[in-house]
Amino acid sequence: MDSFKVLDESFYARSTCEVASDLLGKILIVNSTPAKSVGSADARVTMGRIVEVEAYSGEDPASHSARGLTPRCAPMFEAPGRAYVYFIYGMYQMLNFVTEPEGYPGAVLIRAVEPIFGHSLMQKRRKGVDPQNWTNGPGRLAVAMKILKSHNRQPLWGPSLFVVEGEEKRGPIMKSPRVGISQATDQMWRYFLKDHPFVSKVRENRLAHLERR
DNA sequence: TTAATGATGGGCT
DNA sequence: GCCCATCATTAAA
Repeated sequence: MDSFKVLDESFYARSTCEVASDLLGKILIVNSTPAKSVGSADARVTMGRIVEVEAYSGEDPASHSARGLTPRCAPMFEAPGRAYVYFIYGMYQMLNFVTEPEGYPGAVLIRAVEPIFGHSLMQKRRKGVDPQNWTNGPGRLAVAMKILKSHNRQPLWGPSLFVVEGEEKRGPIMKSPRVGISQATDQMWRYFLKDHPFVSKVRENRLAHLERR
């Protein structure tokens, strides 16, 4: 059986678009177990397979880093392999992974995952919502997996957040313009697994296969 | 089916 | 004061 290898800093210290497409198929693990309950039966862990992401970096006008280093986007300039979590629209947390060598800003927005563990916890957090819609959007997955402001700057090799290699099989990768932005809409920096049921529903006109290296 | 809108608050010019 | 890397709900067709 494959060891579920935890991705280390070197995985993230590359160009943002490369990291973004390579993240598809990887497993995100969120450990929300209260310190008191560690080692007990009251563990609160959710896992999701990453199926949709977007790349933001450097001077890209759609990126928070476009106007330089500010208090909010500072993590984008810091060491790769940490979470960049920010609050938007008055109610949602967005989960990003910091990319690029330290000093150059970059991050990958996690837009959708497929639930693979912790379904009962997700059901509780997404009460009344159809399972198909638990995690098929950045705000939705943040609720289902309980992403909090406190996750900002947390490393992606634990103890709260982990990203590990998934199984070998991974369908074709598609790319399209990014969602919900008004600048640089011609850039195809949204990546997702073709025909995956948990990819967020968006109206697509421009869409293409990713040419893989 | 698709389109429009309100919720709700922090960041930044 | 305006702008959001959104989503659930309501209205329209």
